[in-house]
Amino acid sequence: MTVEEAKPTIPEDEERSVSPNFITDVIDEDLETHRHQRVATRFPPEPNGYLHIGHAKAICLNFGIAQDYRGTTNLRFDDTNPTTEDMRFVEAMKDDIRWLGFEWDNLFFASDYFDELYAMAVRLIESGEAYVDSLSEEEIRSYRGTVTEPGRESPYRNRAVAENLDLFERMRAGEFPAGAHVLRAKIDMAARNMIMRDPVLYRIVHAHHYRTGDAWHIYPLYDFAHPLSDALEGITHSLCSLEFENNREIYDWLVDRLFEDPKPHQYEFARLNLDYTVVSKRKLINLVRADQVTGWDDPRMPTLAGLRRRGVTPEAIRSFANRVGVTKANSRTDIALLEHSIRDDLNFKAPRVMAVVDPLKVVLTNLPADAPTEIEASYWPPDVPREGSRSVPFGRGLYIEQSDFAEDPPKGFRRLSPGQEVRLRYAYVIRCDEVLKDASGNVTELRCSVDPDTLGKNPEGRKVRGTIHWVSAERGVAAEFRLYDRLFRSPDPEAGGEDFTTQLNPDSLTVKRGFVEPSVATDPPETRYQFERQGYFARDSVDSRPEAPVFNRIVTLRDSWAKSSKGSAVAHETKAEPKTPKQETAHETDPAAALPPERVAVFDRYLDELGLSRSDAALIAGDEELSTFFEEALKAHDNPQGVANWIVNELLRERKGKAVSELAVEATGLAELVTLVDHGVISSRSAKDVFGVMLESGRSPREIVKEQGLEQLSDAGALTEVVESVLAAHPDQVAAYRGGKSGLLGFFVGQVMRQTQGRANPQLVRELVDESLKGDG
RNA sequence: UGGGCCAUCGUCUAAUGGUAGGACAACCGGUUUUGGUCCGGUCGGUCGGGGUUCGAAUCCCUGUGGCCCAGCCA
Repeated sequence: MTVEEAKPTIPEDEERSVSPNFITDVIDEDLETHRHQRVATRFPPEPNGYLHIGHAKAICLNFGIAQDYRGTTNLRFDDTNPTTEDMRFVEAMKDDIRWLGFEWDNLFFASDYFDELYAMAVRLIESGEAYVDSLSEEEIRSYRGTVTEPGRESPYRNRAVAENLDLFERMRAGEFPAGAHVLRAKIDMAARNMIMRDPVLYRIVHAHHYRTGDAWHIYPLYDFAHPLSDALEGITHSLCSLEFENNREIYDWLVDRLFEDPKPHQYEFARLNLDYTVVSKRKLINLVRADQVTGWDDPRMPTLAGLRRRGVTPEAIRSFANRVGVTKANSRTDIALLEHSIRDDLNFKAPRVMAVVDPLKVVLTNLPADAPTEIEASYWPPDVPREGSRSVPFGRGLYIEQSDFAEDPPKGFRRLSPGQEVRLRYAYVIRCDEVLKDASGNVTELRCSVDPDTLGKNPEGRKVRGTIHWVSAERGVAAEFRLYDRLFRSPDPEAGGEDFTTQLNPDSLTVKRGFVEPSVATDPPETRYQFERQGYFARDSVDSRPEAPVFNRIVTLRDSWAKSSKGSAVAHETKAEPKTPKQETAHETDPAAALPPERVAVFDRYLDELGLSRSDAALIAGDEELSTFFEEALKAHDNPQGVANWIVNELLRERKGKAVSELAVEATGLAELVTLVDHGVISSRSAKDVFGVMLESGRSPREIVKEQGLEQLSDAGALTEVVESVLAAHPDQVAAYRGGKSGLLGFFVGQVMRQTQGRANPQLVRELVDESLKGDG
């Protein structure tokens, strides 16, 4: 039997488990260009807490991508800080990841690499790119400067290599107290990116490490250990959250110095934020420590352990993770999306059974002697294609939900009220004849009569408005129901600074005692149900007892009645505040205002003599390089604004962070290109393509045009043919256009441009399309 | 304040210079022995100002707003 070799394939969209996003786009390109031959990701948690729903997004992304591309994913515990980390979190995290449905290809710890990491640090010292600094922590801080001022170099920065080597080795051996020395990269104390101001690579920590014991007295920092661990493992795409964007520079700096191609690259995406909750390990730790919740697995917690105990399925979480998408924009996801994912999954998984959470006694006064004492009821509604049923005990005494009776029903109430009829699910239609009350006027019992002819069929001549659920009073099983609501009452609990606990929702847990039908009494923990008309519930894995079952409400059912009647226990009181009106202050700042004095004359000349627009004149005049290029080009083609347009709009884009001289395009080349456009030799569309080729090859535009046959097509006869064929190929769009969807004009022009490889004269095409569409309408 | 990143329906997200689309939410209706599900429909958006282009959400300039960076945390 041959094992199929795992080879990277770019998956079709419909076979992806991770919907396409900017990262998979990068991967596709890396595979296509053979920058990488395979895909390797990793999930690198620090074992200092529990995994939460935010991690789930990262897990689904990393593992999902590996799955989709037949790649690999490593689980790597980032155990570089022995003072905050704990082995018990390692096991919990492994459990949670497996529960979520993923299995790693390799299990690693950053500490596995301590020897190699140390060796690499030594190499850096030897090459003069790292040094031992003996400044104190405070001194290092003050030497670093601020975001606006450059830092100062440490007096220890130019220690001899041999001395650095010696000191570093003795740091490792434990000869120095914590804080006496650190190892730093020698980069640039004036770097605008603060992280590059000689970042600390190693610090002395005299702590027992749960894996390496007392072998080490120095530990690498994240910025050092993480990129190098990635490289060591052959990771291709290292995905992390946005706050590490600034760290990418040190990531590349290290990998470039210590590794050969193919090197790993870091890509950052926005972490998940969820309405009405906190997704930050530190804040979750606070809740646990302050006993605001019962533990990491409190069903109200957004931890995977909490979600799991609550009864949420891993499939629902994966589906949710996929729905939220992967982008670089900070966002806050509506909790309704999570709830939808949960319901969507459970609708097909959770058998329907009956439970009464808030019981109200009902006595059926005229139950016929031949009425069934057991009713066979399907676990599934007709629209769920699954089989199975159970027997539900039925009799004279029942419990119904208090909220299903109203002595004085509001408009639109489709439940029980005095004199009114309602159907008992799977059983008879009943009428409320009498309402019994206690001394203080509370309803204690209902006396109802059944219509004996309504078992399994509808009454004749009248419509019964509603159906309610029930449990046998004699044979129902007493149970506890834990109804959860959002943990915080504010959509963004972290917004108000540190005291996010003041935003805790006091009603996040409501405990109710009621009854369930006996069929569920002995089910195992974590069994999920839909308690009809109420929501999805799961048997609690910790507190439930066979004789005293406990059920956690996973999520309510959608309830359009509660919404319209505002009868909901869950008050959606904090609807998004009205948006602060956008400032429409568009104060015109003069583009010439910031010009250095010595450039003002140039600006004036561009403005007055060459007739450039103010902003273009200022832009080019203010940049000597651009200015030189501009004037050079002008010598070859005397169309100042035309050349300026190309410089400002196209050249500037390509220059980004580079010097103009690094670009393959020369001033004369650009001038020639503009000439071609001005003389109508090529379309402006083709000109951009030509410009692209120039950028890559530095060749003359005329040559490129000739070689690729890009001369503009301006022959109306020939173009009309193309136009007609395009219109004929898109009858629906033609109809829509005639129906008033004028935006389609661009679509037609675009199609013609495509068919002519961009050579058609677009103005002419536009006219022809317009004419043609008008003509035979 | 220097640097980095970001900005599309209420929310999340597509559109890679050529029809602004989907999902969630909301609203209306149909089906229904769950006020569930399902089905149909409605509502609703390119942050402001300039520019380039036949054509701009997309490219350029500028303004505004948000997030990240001054740990020997990650």
